[in-house]
Amino acid sequence: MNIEQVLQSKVKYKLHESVILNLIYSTILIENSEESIFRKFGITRAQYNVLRILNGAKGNPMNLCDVQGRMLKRMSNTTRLVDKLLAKGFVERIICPNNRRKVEITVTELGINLIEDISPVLKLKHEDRLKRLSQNEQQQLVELLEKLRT
Amino acid sequence: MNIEQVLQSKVKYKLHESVILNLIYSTILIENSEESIFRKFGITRAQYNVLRILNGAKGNPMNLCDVQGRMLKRMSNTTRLVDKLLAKGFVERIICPNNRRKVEITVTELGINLIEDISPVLKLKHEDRLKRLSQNEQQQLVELLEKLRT
DNA sequence: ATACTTTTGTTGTTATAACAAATGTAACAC
DNA sequence: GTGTTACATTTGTTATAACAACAAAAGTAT
Repeated sequence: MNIEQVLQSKVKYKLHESVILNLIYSTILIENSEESIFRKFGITRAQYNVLRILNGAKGNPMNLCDVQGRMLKRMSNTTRLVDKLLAKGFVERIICPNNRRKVEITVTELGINLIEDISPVLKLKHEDRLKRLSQNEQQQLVELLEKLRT
Repeated sequence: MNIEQVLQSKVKYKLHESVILNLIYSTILIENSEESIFRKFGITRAQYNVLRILNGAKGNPMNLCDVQGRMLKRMSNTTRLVDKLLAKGFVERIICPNNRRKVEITVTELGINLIEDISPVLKLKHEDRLKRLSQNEQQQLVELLEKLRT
């Protein structure tokens, strides 16, 4: 389905418009399909991303601004995101001893387990969608997107 | 910048992961740059999209589910989105005379003006980003995204 | 020491989104 | 006609996001 069909548009979009709409719409599709997985595991996309970042630190504590710097979508209130994860027992948070402005956030055993449960499910879902493109096409797509951002 | 650099990841992502992350991140960049425009004009992305759809109907009234069907991102409460537009005078809403379950929503003169003010600004912003890709590359990108959705 | 600036994170407020249930209406079966 | 079902939209509630103001600690200069 081209984007005009998706949006039931009677007029054909100009190329630049089409690129933007295709990009946004495709992302929404992917995010929607991820959403159902996150929900099944009782967290939100934003929470998952924080958890994934902390997990990437291999159990080493991170402070808030480190986490923020690695988030796909920068959030204005990461504090409360961490609050939620804390309440569910997925992370720990202590005040950094040598710099008391900072906090040290660490993923817990429970959090690691969650990530390890979700990741393969997400992976499957992604692979299922991406099997429509050859390896070569996937590589091309990545390169075009990188170029778009440059 | 490749996506590993963007997310300060020490490990290289697998191709399928990279595609997904590139897609989401590129879209976030575009949405962020649009956001500042929408804000300048005092509406949100969601409100703009509704308005754009109504404008596409060339002044003909649409009912709520028609509008929902054409939205990039389906929203659970389009009613309140229309409420906001109504309050700002950008649309009118009456109960459909021949089927009183439905409403007829129409863009006003004021709403049309707003769209006509915003569109060229958005277009410029998009073109500015897309000039990094040749026409051919843009076409390729669209085709890859379409294939991804099939 | 003291005052000024920057960094880091929290909190209050308001707006918006998501979800579920409710309302009002039409269409249909009998 | 009456009851049932499906449809279109609204409303209540709760959760989350955005924004701005704030506070504490650290760094820096005087």
